[in-house]
Amino acid sequence: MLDERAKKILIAVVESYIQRLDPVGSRHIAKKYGFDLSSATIRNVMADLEELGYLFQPHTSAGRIPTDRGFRFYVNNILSNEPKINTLLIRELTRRLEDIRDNIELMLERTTKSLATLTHYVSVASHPFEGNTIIKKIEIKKLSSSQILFNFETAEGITKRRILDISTPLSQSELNEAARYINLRFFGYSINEIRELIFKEMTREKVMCDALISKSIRLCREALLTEDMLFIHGFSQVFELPDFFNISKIRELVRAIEDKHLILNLLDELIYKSNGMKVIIGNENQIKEMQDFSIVASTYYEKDRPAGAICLIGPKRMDYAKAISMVRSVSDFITDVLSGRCRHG
Amino acid sequence: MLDERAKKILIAVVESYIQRLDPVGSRHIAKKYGFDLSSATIRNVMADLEELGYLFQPHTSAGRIPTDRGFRFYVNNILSNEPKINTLLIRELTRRLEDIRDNIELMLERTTKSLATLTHYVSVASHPFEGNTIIKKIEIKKLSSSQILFNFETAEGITKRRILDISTPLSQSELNEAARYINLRFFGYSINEIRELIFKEMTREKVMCDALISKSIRLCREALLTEDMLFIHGFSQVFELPDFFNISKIRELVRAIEDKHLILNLLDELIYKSNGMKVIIGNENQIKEMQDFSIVASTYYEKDRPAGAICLIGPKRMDYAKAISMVRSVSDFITDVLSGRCRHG
DNA sequence: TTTTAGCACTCTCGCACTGAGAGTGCTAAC
DNA sequence: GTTAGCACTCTCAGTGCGAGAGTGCTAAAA
Repeated sequence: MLDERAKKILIAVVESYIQRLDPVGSRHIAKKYGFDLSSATIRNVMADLEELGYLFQPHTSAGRIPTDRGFRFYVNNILSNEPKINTLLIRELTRRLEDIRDNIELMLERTTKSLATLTHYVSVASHPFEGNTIIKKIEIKKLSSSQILFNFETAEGITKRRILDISTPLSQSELNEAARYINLRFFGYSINEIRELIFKEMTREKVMCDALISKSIRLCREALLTEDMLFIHGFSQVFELPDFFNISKIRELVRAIEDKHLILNLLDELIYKSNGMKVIIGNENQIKEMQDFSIVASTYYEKDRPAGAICLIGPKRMDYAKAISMVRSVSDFITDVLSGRCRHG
Repeated sequence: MLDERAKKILIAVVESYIQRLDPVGSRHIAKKYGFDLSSATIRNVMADLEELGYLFQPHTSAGRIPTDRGFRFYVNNILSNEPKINTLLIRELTRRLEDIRDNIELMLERTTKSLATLTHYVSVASHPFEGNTIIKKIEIKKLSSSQILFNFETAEGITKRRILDISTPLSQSELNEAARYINLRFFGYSINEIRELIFKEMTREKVMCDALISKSIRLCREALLTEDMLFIHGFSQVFELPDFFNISKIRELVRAIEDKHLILNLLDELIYKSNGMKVIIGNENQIKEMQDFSIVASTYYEKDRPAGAICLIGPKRMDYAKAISMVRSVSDFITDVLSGRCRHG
């Protein structure tokens, strides 16, 4: 589809754009990357790339900017290469985390903080909480038209309460129905198992025939999500990025992240859907508020069980190579620690 | 100092400015507030008020804007009046919190969220954690040049660990010294008591003669601070305020808040220094990043012991009357709940 | 056939200029 | 002490212009 030369030029354009954050012109590519071609030739190729939807011009006399498709091509190219493990970073992290190997909370707290500091992007990690707790009984009570109360009784006799805000009102009898279904379906499973069951159920019944069952499952999922631990760092740093001289984009990001459910959902899906690295570029994101951003995410594991996810959220024009290598390194590292393996940085 | 008329006009100007966020001119005051005076007279009074430092002009042909001093006058005026308890808010809160009276964490979480939603300012609450835990032994270990580990051993034999980031390196022997001093000084006290002792110690020895003792106390305080619970809401809403078309101010606020220690310190001081309401306007704030903002804060109590603080952070031009009434209502309410009193909204 | 040089064209961006509008300070009259 | 009137000042939005950057196209060169 694209010949070798076009590929090279496309990648050069994306790289250039990532570095300089200005529309990049043919002359610049010719000068900086050479390729033994004149700017005119490169101009022609770039025109072709524009026709194919990889680049676009903000206006006639400006250089070109990669489209989401252009970024996607670039990222796929990176991903297909051998991962460059960032040994320096790993060594630094090892040092920082050495003393708290048994404290996953602190580890994630510090890891996200470090990631944010090192990259200047927003760093988020989720860690499903108390996954092995076995649920004995669930009760649901209506508190008001917009709020319901979940009571989880665990095998050890401890009761956990969660309040959910709901948008469409449900009657107490509906809630009783839902509770009955949930108890029947999930009795005796651990929270982790329930999570997975819910996920399977939700993908299986894409056309949910029974509205109540569908609703029950969704409610339960929400309630379990709020049990997660969530670590967020680097908010203030995003402001420093030249991409966001314009405030409105940041505002949307802040709103999306402050509504923790959105992020939790996103990472949750990641944990059970994809394995390993995932990059979500701009419009590929379901969440409207985040379509001006890109996400580089990775699941980390405990033995073979997916245990949580860690990600970087930055501008579409983020330094993907660096972000991918970092997130990968960090999540591999956490996987190793959780699985009791050692690592020699 | 100010005659009755000048006071009235000053208050009118501040109120006007709070509502419209534009420099307010003499004509506007004359029209809207009357006072049976012409704009020329008001102009003269405003010129006087400017000389006295209550108002200032951004430029010759603009109206006037209150200075911090002007705001302070206005706020003192509000504070000295009978508090208007916001019964509607209280009733709403009572409803929302009815089912979780025994869960302070959830209560504060929801309270801050509600406050943020209702006011569009950033809402923060702190709640010192496990204040009655009695400390048996403290150990301090050096982890690296920038990090040390605190081990608190409680009377029940539980060990709590805290890692602190420090700026100036300390040797292990210095840390041992510090630990020895802390153990000697605070043995057998509860965390709350230690907090108070530390606070007294810090104010007493303003000229800290012994650098090591001073350092020890500060370290210990830091470590205890990180035990606090902190609730923050309403970040994204601040963006909506017309005050902040200019991004840089928000950036500073976000940075200040993301550095949780700053906020915790601020609220901590509040808990032990002032009792009841406190309003901090612009430059009155020690924290540089927050000098473009105002804070309306209140301590809440459990019986007679200060238990935590709750505050609203907004632009200097915030609606103080509303903010004060809300924060006061909310903190009174929480005090009542914590103290086991009932309230009939 | 592919690449290159040259050139006219287009569009943005920063800058200076301008007039309307708002608010002031001052003076003289009430 | 208060008010009306007026000249003055400053901001702000809109306009026009020239420099600069990058393009697309054409014709010549490889």
